[in-house]
Amino acid sequence: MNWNDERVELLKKLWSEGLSASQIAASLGGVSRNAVIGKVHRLKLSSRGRATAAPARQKKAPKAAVSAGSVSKSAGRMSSQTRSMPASIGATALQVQFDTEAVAQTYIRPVQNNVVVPISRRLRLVELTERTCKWPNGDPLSEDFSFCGNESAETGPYCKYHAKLAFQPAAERRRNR
DNA sequence: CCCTGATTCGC
DNA sequence: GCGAATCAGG
Repeated sequence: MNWNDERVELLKKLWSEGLSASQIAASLGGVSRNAVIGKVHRLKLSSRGRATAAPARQKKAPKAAVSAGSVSKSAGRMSSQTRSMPASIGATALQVQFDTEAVAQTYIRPVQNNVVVPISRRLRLVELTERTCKWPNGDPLSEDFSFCGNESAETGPYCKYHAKLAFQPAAERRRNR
């Protein structure tokens, strides 16, 4: 993916609107959040408001080049992250409305069948990750549409609560119907 | 652990 | 110029 004017423009727009690098990366598609951040820096349009304070970045430990040595991986805390964003979302023709105000809001639904419905994070499609609940709220065609976005688990695409709704036992489903 | 942005540096 | 790896902080 290369940075044509269109993509750069969108990048600038989203960045100025306060979206996070990962969100922008997801929106653009085909790039990592690092790529976005790197681009942002090169464009010299860094700080916007205050995301993460920029105290005073200091040098980092030089990375020892491994050529013929027998340096082994440290047994330390280098966490292994198998990160991977959606990578391919059909956002090409999708005109997403960026209502920054409404994005991070949460709301509470009273009850449903005597059970409290968890607070939804109301995430947009591009904000879903491998471990956010993908239970849809509302009409996908509506501006109001959102995803639950809570936990998720390695056991499935939904949070604990929605998993129960989704994978309801046949017997119980029949009864509730 | 999840996430954020910031920086470095090999390509 | 690009962006993965890394760092630092919440």
